Amino acid sequence: MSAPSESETGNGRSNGSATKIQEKNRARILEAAFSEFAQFGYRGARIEQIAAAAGMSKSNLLYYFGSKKDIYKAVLADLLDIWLAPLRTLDPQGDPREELSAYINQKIELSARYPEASKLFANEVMQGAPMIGDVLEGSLKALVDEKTQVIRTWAAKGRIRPVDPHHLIFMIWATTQHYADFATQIRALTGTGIEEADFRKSAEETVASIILEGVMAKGG
Amino acid sequence: MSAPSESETGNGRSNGSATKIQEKNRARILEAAFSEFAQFGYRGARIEQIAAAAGMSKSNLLYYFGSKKDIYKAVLADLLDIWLAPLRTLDPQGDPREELSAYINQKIELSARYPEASKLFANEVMQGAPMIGDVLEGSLKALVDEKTQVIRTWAAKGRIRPVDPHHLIFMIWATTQHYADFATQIRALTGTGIEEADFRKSAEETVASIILEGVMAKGG
Amino acid sequence: MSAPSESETGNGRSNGSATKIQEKNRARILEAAFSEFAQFGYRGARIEQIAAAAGMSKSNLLYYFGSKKDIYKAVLADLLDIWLAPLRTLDPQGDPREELSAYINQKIELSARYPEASKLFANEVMQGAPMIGDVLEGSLKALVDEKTQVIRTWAAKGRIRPVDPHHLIFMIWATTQHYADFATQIRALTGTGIEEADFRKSAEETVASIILEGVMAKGG
Amino acid sequence: MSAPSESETGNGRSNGSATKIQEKNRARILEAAFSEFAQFGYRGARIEQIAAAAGMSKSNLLYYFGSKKDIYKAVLADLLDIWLAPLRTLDPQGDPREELSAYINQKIELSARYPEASKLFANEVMQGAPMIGDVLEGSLKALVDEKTQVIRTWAAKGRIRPVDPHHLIFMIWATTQHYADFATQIRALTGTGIEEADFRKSAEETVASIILEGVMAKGG
DNA sequence: AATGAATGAGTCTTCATTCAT
DNA sequence: AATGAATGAAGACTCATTCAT
Repeated sequence: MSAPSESETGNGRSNGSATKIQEKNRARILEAAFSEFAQFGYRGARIEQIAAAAGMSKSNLLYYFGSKKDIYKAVLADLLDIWLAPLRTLDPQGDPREELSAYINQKIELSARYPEASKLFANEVMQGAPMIGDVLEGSLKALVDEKTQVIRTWAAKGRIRPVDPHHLIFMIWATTQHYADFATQIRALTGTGIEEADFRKSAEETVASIILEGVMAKGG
Repeated sequence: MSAPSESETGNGRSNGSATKIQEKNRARILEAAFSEFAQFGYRGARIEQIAAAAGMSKSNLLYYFGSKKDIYKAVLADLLDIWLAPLRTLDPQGDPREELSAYINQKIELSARYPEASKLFANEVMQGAPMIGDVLEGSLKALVDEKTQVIRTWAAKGRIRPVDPHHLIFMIWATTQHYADFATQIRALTGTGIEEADFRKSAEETVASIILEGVMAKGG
Repeated sequence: MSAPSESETGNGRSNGSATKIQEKNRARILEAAFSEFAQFGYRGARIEQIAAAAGMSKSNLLYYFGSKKDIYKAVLADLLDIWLAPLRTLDPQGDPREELSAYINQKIELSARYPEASKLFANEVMQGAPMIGDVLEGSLKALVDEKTQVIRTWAAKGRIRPVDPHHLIFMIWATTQHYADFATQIRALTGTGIEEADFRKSAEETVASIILEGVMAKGG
Repeated sequence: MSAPSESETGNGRSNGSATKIQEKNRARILEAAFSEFAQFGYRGARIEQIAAAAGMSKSNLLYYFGSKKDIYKAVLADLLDIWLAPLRTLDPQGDPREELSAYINQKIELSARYPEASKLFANEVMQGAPMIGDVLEGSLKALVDEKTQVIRTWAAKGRIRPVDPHHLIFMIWATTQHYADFATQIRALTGTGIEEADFRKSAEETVASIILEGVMAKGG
């Protein structure tokens, strides 16, 4: 995970001017925490393992983030930045086929590059989104409201079939994230995974093709 | 969850002739365990909470299932029975449009009726399927291999477009299960959920329509 | 400390009908906790030491009282029962000299019998009464308001000199509790302590004599 | 607390010629430590909080005082200087009534000005005087022995009633220190405290009046 | 069949102290 | 003279599991 997060440190000395070593350590912690929380969820995650993965002592980790919850919050903040970016790029002025196709591909790339982020997000939501519930109901809803309107407009202009935009978005989310969240199952069934270029390419093609064909106006 | 499971109890008292009260308690435990494991995953689940939800003491629960892992195994066994059933019904002789449509609907119904089962499955797989990895690689793979062949045959006959059958199956799984696994997010964005009939109907229609349109041969 | 306390157990099974073993263990814990909290205050007290003094494992102690704070609360509840009893007996109808004399003696006896209770109370109040602040402002204030009125009535009738009743009460409290709270200093200076009968007798006589002479009307 | 203390620093840098800034910092630390130790006792006190109250980093505080115990020792040394001064002024040649009255007033003033000192002393003694036990048994005992003799002489001359001098001293200590140590309780019961002039005046008058009346020979 | 009692291995967190700069 | 970084020991609390009844 690379996106820096500027949340509080837990020790009272965060005065905005973080040292290089601080930045480095915080980044290493967040990266390690991502994997751990993604795999085991909040309760199941172990601070000690995060510290080990970050190459430091548990005490030192807690010197940077005062508590398990603090780490989790910081990780989620980073996550949302990454996770919601692609949807923002959906352009009302663009060609529906190209826009949707690009969006699908971006999401699959994201799943390939940040599989832990995907799992972490899934985990948090599956537990009822105790930490990011307000984000879902707030800024995410606003964003989705906006984009469903874009889709409705496309349909009104006859550029796509009139499908329920929410379900379309859910379908894209579900399908693309599936490659990260269910990677174990996919590997068991196909012997490969989204992190391998060939498979990613076939996934992108198939998914885009089905959804686009399914959504395009027959006459289009 | 009601399907009884005949896995081992852990204590030596299961002599085959289970009392009615025994059966009832085992069922209540499994039902409670389903929710708990589904929401929190294996590590995060708490025996005490399962016992409380099942209306009995922690000690008594452990009288029925000797350990946390035993409960988890029993729950997973039940889960797989339920979870894999619909795919088995996919009939090579049937009409692709009807078969796929029926399969999608069954999966959505399943998500609506057993949302915890869906989450539990997701959780287990996301953690690397430590418990059911062999099932995935064994009987599930066999089943999927068989059904991908069915789809390929349909394509070979020109009854559907030649899409990669694995990706098609993943898309159906992902999309339908999404309504259970991400219910919190869906409710935050739409104000409703798959357990409500209207929403379920619109989900089924939209999903089936997009996938079927996306998969059907243009000339078909 | 012997007074039983009926506060909650911390484990959720407290159904009112406590077993003998439960009662016994709870009593032993409270007794041990009294000493520990009295000597070291809340922060300084160590659960492990309480458990050791009570002759059980830390885990078992926490089976009875869910947290350090719970123990502390239970101990304080017991304490207040014991501590405030004597003042209640101050009888408006009685002879001031006898009433005050009896009250002083009771308080000195209390300090002799429950020196830890005295220290514990002192400790809590010295820290700002974070736990019993409301009791002080509530029931204790009500009780003291009542008794200051008694003293004022005595003065109005000319049975004692018109002294400020609050200060009189504080003087009695301070002086009598001093024998428990400052026992170490007293022993360093006199070689003995309030728990020894001779010393206790001389303390009672001297204190009572000075206060009574100091308070009685000259003509009386 | 302002009295400077010349106890050892713990680090080897104290070469006798302390900078102004050094002196100032040491004073600020001691002042902050006084409050902290007074409120929470030795174990309960937190170095970090002392540092914060003194407006410096924890590390810097430990640069001045090598360890928690060192700070505590320095604070106690200061304390004893302040705390035992008034008793030394008790003049055998003076008039008992005036001498005792002056002593009582001095002690009450002390409680008003240095409430933390009073609490700190109480705390240390209540824990068994682990740090100042030798002082109590040494110089304090010598001082008290001397002053009890003064009181006995007064009694022998018929200038006061023959009361046990130890108990008289304890009574004065207890009563006057009570206004500092139990300030929270006093405020809960009266709405005011010894730091307010009116209340202090009434305390001084009442306490002095009761003790003097109680101690003076009837004929005197 | 059921439960209260007890435990030990974790798990998070605090805190005095040391180190390097 | 001062501070940020780091640590290890200790402390509170959790939790699956065992024991006795």
